[in-house]
This record gives sequence, C-alpha cells and structure tokens, in this order.
Amino acid sequence: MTTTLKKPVRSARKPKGDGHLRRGEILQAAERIFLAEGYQGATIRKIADEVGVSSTALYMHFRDKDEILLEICNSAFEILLKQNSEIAARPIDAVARVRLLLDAYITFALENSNAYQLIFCGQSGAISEEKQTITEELGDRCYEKFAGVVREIGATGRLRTGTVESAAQSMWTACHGMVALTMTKPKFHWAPTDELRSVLLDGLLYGLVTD
Amino acid sequence: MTTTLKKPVRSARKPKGDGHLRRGEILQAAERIFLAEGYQGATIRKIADEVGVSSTALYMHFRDKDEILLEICNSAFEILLKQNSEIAARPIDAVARVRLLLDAYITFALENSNAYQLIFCGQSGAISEEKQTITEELGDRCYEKFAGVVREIGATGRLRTGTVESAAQSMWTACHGMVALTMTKPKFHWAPTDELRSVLLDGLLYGLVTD
DNA sequence: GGGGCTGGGTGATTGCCGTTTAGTGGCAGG
DNA sequence: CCTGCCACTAAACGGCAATCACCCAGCCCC
Repeated sequence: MTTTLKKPVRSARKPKGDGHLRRGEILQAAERIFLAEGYQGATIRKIADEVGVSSTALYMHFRDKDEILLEICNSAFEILLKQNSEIAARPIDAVARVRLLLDAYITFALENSNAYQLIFCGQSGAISEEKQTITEELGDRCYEKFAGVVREIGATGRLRTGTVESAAQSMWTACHGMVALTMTKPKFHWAPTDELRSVLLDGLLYGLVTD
Repeated sequence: MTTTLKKPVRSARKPKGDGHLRRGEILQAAERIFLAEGYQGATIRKIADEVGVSSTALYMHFRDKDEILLEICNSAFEILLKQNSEIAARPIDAVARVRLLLDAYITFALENSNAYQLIFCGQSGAISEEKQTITEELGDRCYEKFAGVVREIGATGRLRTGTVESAAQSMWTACHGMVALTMTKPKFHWAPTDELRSVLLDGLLYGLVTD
C-alpha cells in the first residue's frame, strides 16, 4: 500500500477533442473494433476505452450505438455506389457491365463483410428498422445503378424471361445469397470460391439474357 | 397498508412438471414467443413467465438459451429433410425434381422465417458456432439430398457449366439470397414474389442445365 | 476582473439480459 | 418416520445500452 490513498485525481480526464476531432476518433476506434469483432463485439464500453474516454462521452457525439456503426456502414456503401456508377457508365456492352457490377458487388461484400452483414443480414430487429433510412437510400441508389443497366438490356429485347425488375432482383439476390451464405457458414465444404462465383454469374447471365 | 406484512408465501410455486412434461411445455412456450418476436425477443425470462415458472427452472431442462431455440430449429429442419427426401425420391425427371426441391426450400424458408434466419442468417457470433453441430449436420443432410439429384443431372452430362458441387451450390445460395433478402428488407420495392421466384428458378435452371 | 452561460466530460444508476449459487419444500424409498 | 433427492425458487453476478445529475474549463460580455 503506497501513500497515494488520496484521489489520483486532478484531471485524469482526457483533454477536450475540440469540434469534430473527437467524433472522428470515435469512428476510427469503432471501425477497428467493429471490423475485428463484429456488431456484437463492438460495445459502447470497448469503443470508449479504445478512445480513452468514458462510455458516456460517446453520447455527446452520437445518439446511440447504432448511429456510430451505421455511419461506418454508410461510408463503406458510398464506395460501392461510386464503384457502381463508374462501371455503369463504361462504354461497353450492357451485359458485360452487368457482369462487372455483380462481380464488383461480390468483391465489395467479401471485403467489407462486417458492414455488409450489418446492413443486409441484420436479423430482424437487430437494428431499429427506421434508423437505417440513410443507409437504405444509399443501397437503393446502388441497386438503381445496377437496374438501369439491366433496363438497357431489356430495352434491346435481350431479356430471356421476366421483367426488368424481376430479372435484376433475381441476379442481385442470387449474388447476395452466395456471399451471405459463405460468410455465415464458413465451415461448409464450399466449392472453390472463384469457381462458385463464375458458375453462378455464368448461369445467371446465360439463363436470363439472350445472346 | 394491509396487515399482510409477512411473506405472501406458502407455495406460490408451480407444481412439478414431472418427467419430460415440463420440458415440452417450455419448448412450446419458447416456440410461440420465438415465432412472434424472433431470437432477440425470446428471452429466458419471457419464456419462463409464459410457462409460469422462474427463469432458473429453464436451466433444469436446457443447458442454455441457445439449446432451447436450436431444438426448435432442429424440429423445423427435420421437416425440410423429410420433404427433401420425399421429393428426391420421386420417379420423375431429375431437373424437375431439382426445381421442386428449390421451390419447396423457398416455401419452407418463408414459412419458418425465424428458424431459417437463426440458422442461416445468424450474424457471426450470434450463436456460439460449435453449438450448432446438430443443426448443421441436419442442414448438410438436406443439402446432400439436393446435391444428389444434381449429381444425377451431372452424370447424364446435362450440366451446362461447372462441377456438380459448384452448380448445386450456385442454385442453393441463389435461392437463399432471395428469401434472405426479402426477409431482411421487406420494405424494398420487390417484384411480385411469385414472379421473382419463377424468374430466378427459370434462369438458374436454364443457365446451368442443358435441355 | 468577475459573473454566468455553454458544452465536453464524468461516476453512479436504471433496467434489461443470460447465467450461477445457495437454498427449500414435497415426495419416494427404505 | 426419516432421509435423500430433485424440481423448483429467490437472490445475486456481471455485462449491456442508455440516462441522470453533476463538474469544471473556457469564453463572452458587462
């Protein structure tokens, strides 16, 4: 027992992170933990500890936990939107663009698996439904970029079956299924991922688009 | 302030549910709540209340919460396995059987959405990974029933592309994607579900199987 | 220069959750 | 009758998100 029985005190408090500086710090710490440990693992307390601040301080900058993690997801999805816009505008055949879009989508999902799962695999009620509006709108715009190219295909009469919407949604949901299932069941005896990916894309495009 | 200051007492306790009777009661209550409110909503305390028993009593019959809900999922998946076995054995064209299997799979998933999501959309870490072994094995057997029929198609040289495994997994994951996304994003402007389903199945089969 | 407001910070607290521990009461077998 | 067992219980533990009342440095303005 040392002599320091008195309060350790006198400003063990972390100095103010003026303005939006602290906010950025929090996002950065949250992202680290979120990527490493997922939604469940990224608790308010851990994030606060990582920043070196009390858990309460986070509520100065964000309304609640979901707001922090959704903001991280949003910045991830902005990358996807940019990617989609770029691919959709390329001066190549629409079918080739659709394939590139789906391929890039799969790559994006695998590379941002935690964000992807939070947005697209959130088991009902995990996140409060109406807080996702911003993210949801971002997702819609990503889908619209994709659907636009499918619409081009439809306009030239090359859709083998279904409407533009049902064909686009079939392709999208199919790709979602592949990435989602390989993420949540990593122990399954999967075919080599490259092969699985190309077989799925080949099959879908061959099955839904003529020529 | 009434006179009853003494303990309210004298056997407010629920009589013993002899043998496995209580266990069944718990499962039944848990299933009701689980179907109505999902994994998050089905808390130990709520289940215990519904049965009319203390929360601790549940640990007499189950090791933990996951064991209760996984048992519910297992009985659901046994139905799927039976379904698959029956369809796989029908004396009709293998391609027709594959289509029926996928169609039944989708219907099953939509009708048992909570069990389905718990098993196949469990965002990493929601359930402790190695406790799912029984359910996982059941799922494997369901898949094997399906893959067996795809193997028949492969054996007659009618697979347009890919191996038996990659083709089977493409179809399976694609269907998973459709049901998973329509579950987790119910507010999206989906094409009519019947159309989406038939377009996806038509496309997959046309794209992966010749003739 | 001093009073008061502001806003980032804090520890304690609330109310959930799953799970554990230390009992308790009734009943079956000797 | 007693004894041991076992389904059951209340109370507690630790962890979670979120809220509360408070604190104090810095600034503006009189």
